[in-house]
Amino acid sequence: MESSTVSPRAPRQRRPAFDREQGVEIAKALFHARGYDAVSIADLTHALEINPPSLYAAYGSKFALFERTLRSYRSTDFLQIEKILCAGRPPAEALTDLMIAAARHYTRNPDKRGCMITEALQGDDEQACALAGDLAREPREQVRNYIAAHAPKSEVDRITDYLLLNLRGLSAYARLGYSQKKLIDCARTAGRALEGEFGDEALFQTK
Amino acid sequence: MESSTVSPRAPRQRRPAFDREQGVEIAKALFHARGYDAVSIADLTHALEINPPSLYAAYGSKFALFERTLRSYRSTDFLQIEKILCAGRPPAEALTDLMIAAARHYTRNPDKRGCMITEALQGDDEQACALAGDLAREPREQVRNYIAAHAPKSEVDRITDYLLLNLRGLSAYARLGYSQKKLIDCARTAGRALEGEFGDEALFQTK
DNA sequence: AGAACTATATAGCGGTCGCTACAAATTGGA
DNA sequence: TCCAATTTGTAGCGACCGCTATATAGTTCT
Repeated sequence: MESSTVSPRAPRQRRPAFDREQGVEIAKALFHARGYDAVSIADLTHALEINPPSLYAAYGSKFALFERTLRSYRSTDFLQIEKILCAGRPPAEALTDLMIAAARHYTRNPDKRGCMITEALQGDDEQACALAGDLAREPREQVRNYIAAHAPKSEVDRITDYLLLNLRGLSAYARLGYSQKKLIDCARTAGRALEGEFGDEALFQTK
Repeated sequence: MESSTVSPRAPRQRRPAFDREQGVEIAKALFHARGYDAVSIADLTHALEINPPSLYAAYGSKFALFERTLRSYRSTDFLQIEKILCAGRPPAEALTDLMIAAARHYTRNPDKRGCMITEALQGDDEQACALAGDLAREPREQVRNYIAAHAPKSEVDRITDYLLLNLRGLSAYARLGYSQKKLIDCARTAGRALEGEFGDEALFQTK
């Protein structure tokens, strides 16, 4: 990469006929809409308007391309949890807002319903599942840590599970075509269960 | 076809080498564990210890066999909603119990995690999805009707959606390997959101 | 026994899967 | 200009998919 000194002979480089990063975006849309298993190499090469060898030269394998798209999704399309779970407001409110934000996010684009990572967790391909599991770890811990900072130790797991389970449900129902309004109503209703869970805040705020 | 009229002549029948209904049970286990898409004809014939022509003679097609298994699941393995949502008890309690029962049900057998119908709703095969959608309609209406009998008309859809969404989440998390205890905790927590939804019961009990 | 019929097993259909060998086409540098 | 490097398109690999034609083995009747 850095050996562009003239002496050891600069490697010939040729402008590719297609933009690799744009290809990732197109593939991301496909994978998001239909899932890893249901998207074939033929689908991808057709969408990217290239032939299979070019795809493999550019990305290595179907899974490698999927990994790129999923990591890209994680870093640019994913819910920004830390911006919603900021300090200085009632935890039940913040967590409810998180679910509402998810409901909004999962229905924003009709072609990109649900959470790409969440859905990939339950596909048929082992590699893809494992990858999704890895990428889900960090946001899950973010939620858990936030809850741990505001709830009694004995209740942290339960509340976290409940919240993540509802996010899973929101993603699934988004994919089934439920309207944004309905999902937001669900999120708000789910938030009701959190009232009373964070009674004595001062006890847990400081770790 | 019908010109074999020697006389009424009873058709020759031969005992099949394998029990068709037992075959449905074995197939049901496979489909439940891995889903419609991930189970191949080879998997089925191997499990049933028969060859493909026998399978097709007995059941017609992969989808037809799946339909048998799913209908069997619906009638014998499905949550008995009407037994849980019986009259004469606080609706919030009954609905919470429904979710708890689902949590138990979805984790009873490690090889049959989650709800087979719910999971089939989100597979890649169109036919299988449509079938699951059909089979999901009746139980969904059961829940909805129960809620409609106890909640203000304007809130029925929201409460129903919330409840079904949590059932979806429970099924998904059951498949991910969450323990029965964790799921029951989630169900109980989800039930908290229902408190206060059914304030003035007398108004809606009689339609 | 022999005829009539059914279930079985072998083998393989056309199609798609993810992926790649290979050679022609295209581009850069000397 | 000519070589070298690299990408492209063609064509097809072996494996698997759902499914079936066909012939054999097996059963039940007359």
